[in-house]
Amino acid sequence: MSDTPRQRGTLRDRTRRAMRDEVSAVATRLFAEQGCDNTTVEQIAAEAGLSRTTFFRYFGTKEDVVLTWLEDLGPGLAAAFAARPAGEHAWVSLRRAFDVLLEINADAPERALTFQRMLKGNPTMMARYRDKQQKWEDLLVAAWKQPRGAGDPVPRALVASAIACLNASFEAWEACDGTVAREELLDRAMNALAAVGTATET
Amino acid sequence: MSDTPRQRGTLRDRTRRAMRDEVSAVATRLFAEQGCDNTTVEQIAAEAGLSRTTFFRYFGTKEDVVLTWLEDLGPGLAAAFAARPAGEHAWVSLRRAFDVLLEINADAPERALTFQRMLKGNPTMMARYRDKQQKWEDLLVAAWKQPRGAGDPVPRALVASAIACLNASFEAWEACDGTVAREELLDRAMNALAAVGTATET
DNA sequence: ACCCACTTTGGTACTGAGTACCACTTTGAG
DNA sequence: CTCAAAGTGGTACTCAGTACCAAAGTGGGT
Repeated sequence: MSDTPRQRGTLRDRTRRAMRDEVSAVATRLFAEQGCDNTTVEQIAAEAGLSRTTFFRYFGTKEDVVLTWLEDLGPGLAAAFAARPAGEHAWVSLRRAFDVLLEINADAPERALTFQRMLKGNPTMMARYRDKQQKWEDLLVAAWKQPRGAGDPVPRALVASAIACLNASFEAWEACDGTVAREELLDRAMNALAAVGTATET
Repeated sequence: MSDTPRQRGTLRDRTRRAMRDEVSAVATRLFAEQGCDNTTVEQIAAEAGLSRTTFFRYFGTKEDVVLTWLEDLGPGLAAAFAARPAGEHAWVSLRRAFDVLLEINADAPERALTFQRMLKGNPTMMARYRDKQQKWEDLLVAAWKQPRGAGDPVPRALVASAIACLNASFEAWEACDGTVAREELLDRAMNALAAVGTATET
């Protein structure tokens, strides 16, 4: 009658998570201090008190150390999307699902800005970031209400476009140094797409 | 009175281009035969008759050897977009600009399918592919008709969404083994976005 | 024909990410 | 306490990408 699942998974899971968080914190600091390119895995490992080998057991790549949390957001995002009412248009459902993301760091815009700038400043990091979003995309497409055939481009088109709007809004947010709310910018972006039909059909 | 520009740039440019094409052909063959991961730059260079060093002078990365032509498409794409009538809605302009891309390999669908599958089969390749499309995105945003401020997410949202639709249509096209025309699939994807407004406003 | 500056090329050596494999230690269950 | 499983660290390796240098080729001017 082991009550291991009493407190968020087994003890190993919890220590593992704690380890990850700590290494992430160390890496974030180092990246900020001296740039991502100038920071080696060796250095992160040394500073965090583990071996290079073990580092790669926790994180698949060097960049993952500050991006894994994004990947972890995927399931929650897909769940939020799936939980929207069946009759609602997918575009609206996607917009509402993104509320989950907008809550993150809502109270610490400075951190979000720093993160955003780190992404833009490093091509490799940016590429990994897009990898994570690709996984979001796959999850969201899989969570599509009435599944259509694989030959139908529409679900993927809508999901990927929504994510594109999300990124555009983030970029605009960073460009104006966070002076305009992210919700506002995302609404503007996604509404601009929604307005296409009404504009071209007249 | 050197008539160097008589025939598409200087002689050096032409030889350089010829070199690139040949190395690309060799690499494409090797990638197809034994997979991208199992092919080293050393091997490509040896097979193509140049040194590893010189290879990296022609192509920034190993993957570039089969992706550079995509990057080269960027300016033409942006030009096609900029050439659309000023009054036309950007969404339509983007759709029409993409005709430039759909013409490519239109007569050799088999090659396009092979290329598509190679992309999907290799994460690194896929990442580089997205890099190229990011450059398309930047060029298209820069070619935007009446430039808006950097804090406006709309241009980037529309451009990135259009590219997302393009990719979705390519994926669907690959999923159905090219049995449905790419134009058809792209129209379906982009019209689905355009239909959002009319659907949600009722 | 020769010379000269410029470009291209190949070779060597290096850094650093990521992988494979090994022996050693720790952990938890019975 | 025992044992098997999981976690850890060390070593060695491959390979992409970069830096640098010396040799060869190229084209124009005299």
